[in-house]
Amino acid sequence: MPAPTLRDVAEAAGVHAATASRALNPATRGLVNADTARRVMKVAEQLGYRPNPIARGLKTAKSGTVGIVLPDLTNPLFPPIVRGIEEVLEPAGYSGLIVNTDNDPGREQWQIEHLRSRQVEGLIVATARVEHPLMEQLHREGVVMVMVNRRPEGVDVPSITPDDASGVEQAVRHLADLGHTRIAHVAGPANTSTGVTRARAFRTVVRDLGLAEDPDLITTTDSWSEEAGAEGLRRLLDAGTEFSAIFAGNDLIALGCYDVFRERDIACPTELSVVGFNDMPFLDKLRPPLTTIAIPHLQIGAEAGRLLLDSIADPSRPARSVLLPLSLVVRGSTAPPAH
Amino acid sequence: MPAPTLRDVAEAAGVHAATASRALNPATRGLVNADTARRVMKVAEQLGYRPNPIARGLKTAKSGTVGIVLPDLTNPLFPPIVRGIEEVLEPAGYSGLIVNTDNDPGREQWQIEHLRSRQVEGLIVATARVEHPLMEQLHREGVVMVMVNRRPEGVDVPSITPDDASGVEQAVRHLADLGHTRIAHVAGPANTSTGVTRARAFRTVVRDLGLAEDPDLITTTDSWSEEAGAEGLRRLLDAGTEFSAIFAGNDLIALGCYDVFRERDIACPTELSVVGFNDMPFLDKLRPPLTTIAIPHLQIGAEAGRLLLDSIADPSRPARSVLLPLSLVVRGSTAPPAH
DNA sequence: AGCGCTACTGCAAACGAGTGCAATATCGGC
DNA sequence: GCCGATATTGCACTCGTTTGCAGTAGCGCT
Repeated sequence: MPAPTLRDVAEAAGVHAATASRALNPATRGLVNADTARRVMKVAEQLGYRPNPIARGLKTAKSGTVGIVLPDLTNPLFPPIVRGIEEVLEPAGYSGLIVNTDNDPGREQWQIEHLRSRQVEGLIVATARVEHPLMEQLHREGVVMVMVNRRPEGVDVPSITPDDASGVEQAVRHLADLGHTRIAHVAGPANTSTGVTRARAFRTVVRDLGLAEDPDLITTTDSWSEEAGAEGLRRLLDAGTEFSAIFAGNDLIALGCYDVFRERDIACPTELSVVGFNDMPFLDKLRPPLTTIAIPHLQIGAEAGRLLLDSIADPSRPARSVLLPLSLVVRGSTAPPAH
Repeated sequence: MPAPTLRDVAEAAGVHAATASRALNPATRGLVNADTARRVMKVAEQLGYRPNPIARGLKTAKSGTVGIVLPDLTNPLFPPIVRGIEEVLEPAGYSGLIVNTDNDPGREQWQIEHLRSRQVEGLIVATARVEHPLMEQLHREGVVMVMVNRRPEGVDVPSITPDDASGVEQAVRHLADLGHTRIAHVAGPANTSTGVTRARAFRTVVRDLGLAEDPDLITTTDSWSEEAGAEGLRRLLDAGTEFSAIFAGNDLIALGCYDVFRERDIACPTELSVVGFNDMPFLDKLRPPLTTIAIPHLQIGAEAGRLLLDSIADPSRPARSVLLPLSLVVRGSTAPPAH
């Protein structure tokens, strides 16, 4: 038997569909007689009536879905964020549609168009590229959205970002406290906002702490990957610059450094200390366990969800931006310098 | 300006909405004059017309969405499967709605109900519990679905499962080839289908290879987690049974063993070898890198997507089940026994 | 010229729910 | 016992698209 419709309920309760509709909707329930409302609700319950969100969406122009735009779900960074998002979306009756862009602008545009044609009511965008003409355009077109992990410059869009600067400071200060003075930085890609933010923060912290400001101590990768990280460290090593510690742009890059350690028989942390960024899962299982900066993924997601819900409820609300604190997790990959 | 509707296109092209509809739908395009069709399509293009899937879904009773039911997206096992699924769903115009059950039957039921009320056309279910009264019921109600990672017993539902038995065989044989004769098994929960399948397979392989068949060599955990794995190994160790190698129910459990190694100062692989199952990401970064059984996650997902699409197209099609081959990945956690 | 046929196109009714407006009942007050 | 106000409820239309049916035009044929 097909799912019962509003009419079925109405008929079974001996009322008109319109009345049933009003009785079932808490917002309009006051318009119908309390007894009738109760009766309708009971019948609906008995029949197992579930309003058809498609039909409802057609009339109300609300789909009850939001789009979640990620570079790649496979990156362990994102699943916890997604769960955080859904934790707040679900009680509000919203569902998230997840799409992966693979950091390809064409694919991103296509996916977002696809989401829009699916009538999503809002977008949570977690892609990290710095240029965002598409975002600006969407914003102008009145698409409500919130950005995660990136503070939009110029555009008046709510965002929720980890406080990268403070994270970088904690990492570098930890190294400095251990006695390191020449600290290298294997930075993430220059076309990602986190990449440049962290590199910039690194430079200012190094200056503030009075450490070595050698530009040769910084190298930039072209992707957030292990291979790229390994190459970065190799470049640094091959250039002959001296340093006793590495601040990696993220954990993946730090893992790339681990590969080079093995490759060149470098002892970590005795010869070279390294600290990562993100606190991916299972970092504590490495040898040595990686010291890193922990990001409150779940809260990021939850906060993003809340911001989006707010924006949907009142699109004209001024953009609020949240900066989430990070924390240093000291494990085994950092130690005082050798000599 | 609001998104252009079919009527807008029709009007601009000087035809009736019905004609425009037919012209835009490849399946019915043959019914309209080729010139008219071309004209309509051009106008649609110019106006940037996007059919509203909500309205379409209302009429056709097809939502273009399928539900993906997972225990927990955060488990690194699942994202690649999801990507595999979407790889085949996307070109077919379908989107996936992902929900997490956290292995809680109540939550699972609630989530599935939610998905159904959202009019999903099918379900891909990747939860691993053995009892499945809910699945049976859904199947009876005509919900089309495919199961991943679990072969439904009794129920006539398509499924796609990794060939656990062959994986277990490869793992144990590898250990036996190295010279181990007393191999322990830290098995996954008895209420999960993979847990019991692998334990059963372990027992038969042990017998087939003529290894020690001591029931004390097998312990069962109550969840697929590191803590549970650690507890399992501790139980084994504390019981005083002798063994030189461990076959872990999955990688997480193997990681739990690593924790115990550190805790009790056991050298791996010299004192104790261990092999995992699943080939989670970053296992090669561990010390020692974990020997494990690799699962073709992406293919699993893709195959599941295909099966579901097939079932949607023809619900009466007999259930097909696919068994995907696994492969052994030898890394550093296995070696010949000490003495 | 008239017939039937095909090829096209328009009409209108759905799909399931929401909602402004009108209609009906109910009640209090005099 | 009548008037107006108020509380309920029903009617009918709408959202954007699809689709069975009917209508129209044009064509070939005799």
